[in-house]
Amino acid sequence: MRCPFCYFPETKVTDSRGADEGNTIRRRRECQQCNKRFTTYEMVEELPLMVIKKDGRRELFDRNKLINGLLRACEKRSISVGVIEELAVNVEKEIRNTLDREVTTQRLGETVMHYLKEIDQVAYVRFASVYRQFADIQNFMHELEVLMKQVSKPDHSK
Amino acid sequence: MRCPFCYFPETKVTDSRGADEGNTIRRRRECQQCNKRFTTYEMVEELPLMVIKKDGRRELFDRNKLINGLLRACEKRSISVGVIEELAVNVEKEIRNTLDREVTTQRLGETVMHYLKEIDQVAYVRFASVYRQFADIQNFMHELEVLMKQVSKPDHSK
DNA sequence: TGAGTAAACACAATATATTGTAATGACGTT
DNA sequence: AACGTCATTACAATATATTGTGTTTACTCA
Repeated sequence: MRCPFCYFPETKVTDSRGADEGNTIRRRRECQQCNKRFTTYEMVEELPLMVIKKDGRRELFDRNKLINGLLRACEKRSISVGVIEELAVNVEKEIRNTLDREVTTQRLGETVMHYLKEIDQVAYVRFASVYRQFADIQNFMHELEVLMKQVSKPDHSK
Repeated sequence: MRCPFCYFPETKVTDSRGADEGNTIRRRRECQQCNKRFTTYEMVEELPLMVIKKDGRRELFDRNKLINGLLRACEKRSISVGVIEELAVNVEKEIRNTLDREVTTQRLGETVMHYLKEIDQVAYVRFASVYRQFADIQNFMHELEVLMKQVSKPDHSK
């Protein structure tokens, strides 16, 4: 590993610890030439994930964007940011586990809804109304009725 | 290092090579439980880089945002995602190499344009029209004329 | 301001990664 | 179709990283 200060190619590890619940390794290294120290992280390679929009345009999947969309859907719903972040992480994991490198906004939205339904029904309908773009009021009412039948389900917000 | 597939905490290195001119180390690892293999990269910790917008607001530099902007500029131009990512990586490297922890959107945009000009002229003009926000048609035409003089240059799109 | 968390530092015993060499497969280019 | 490049795989000898324990400092939050 090359020294980021003097660009000498050899550096030695002085310390090495798991981080981020074991998902990464943090190392301290020392340059053999200038003796300066620096920190490195080893982490799993992330393949770029493209999102295909309805009009065919592609863009890079962006976790923050997803979280922001969820925050909007969950506004005033007393769902903690932590729960929302966890939801986003779960969705991203599920999508990435398919090994496809592309996903349509539709499938992305449906995956989100699948999880969101279990957490907060109002947020679910808000999100659905944006992602599904209900063709008409009938569809929307139908969705609402399906929801009403689940009133007994517990609230998972932390 | 935890397995990204089964989340078992112990994995072993099966191979380890320098990459990116020695700036990173690429390792192949194998899970002790499910025996699946995956790739990891060890790289120097990145200091947060602030982008200063025209109105003075600061925000964290976001690589995905840059790539998405480039994807938009390169729409329908038959430039592969790989080339765009490489461009973004080069821009980020150049900016980070200055050792400043802040960069104006202007300088960021100009760095992008510098590279983009070499790759695709149409994309360059699209990007320029957004980033430079040409004050008037005269400026835009001037930029176009400069471009026209380079018609002889080869097309670098892969 | 005091508690809690995380990064940095040191040291020593043990386990594991690194490196060269070489062959194969995938991909993009000519 | 042939070529170059690069990721992947394998194997073996050697060098180096890892892990526990413990201390110090810095920063955030109550």
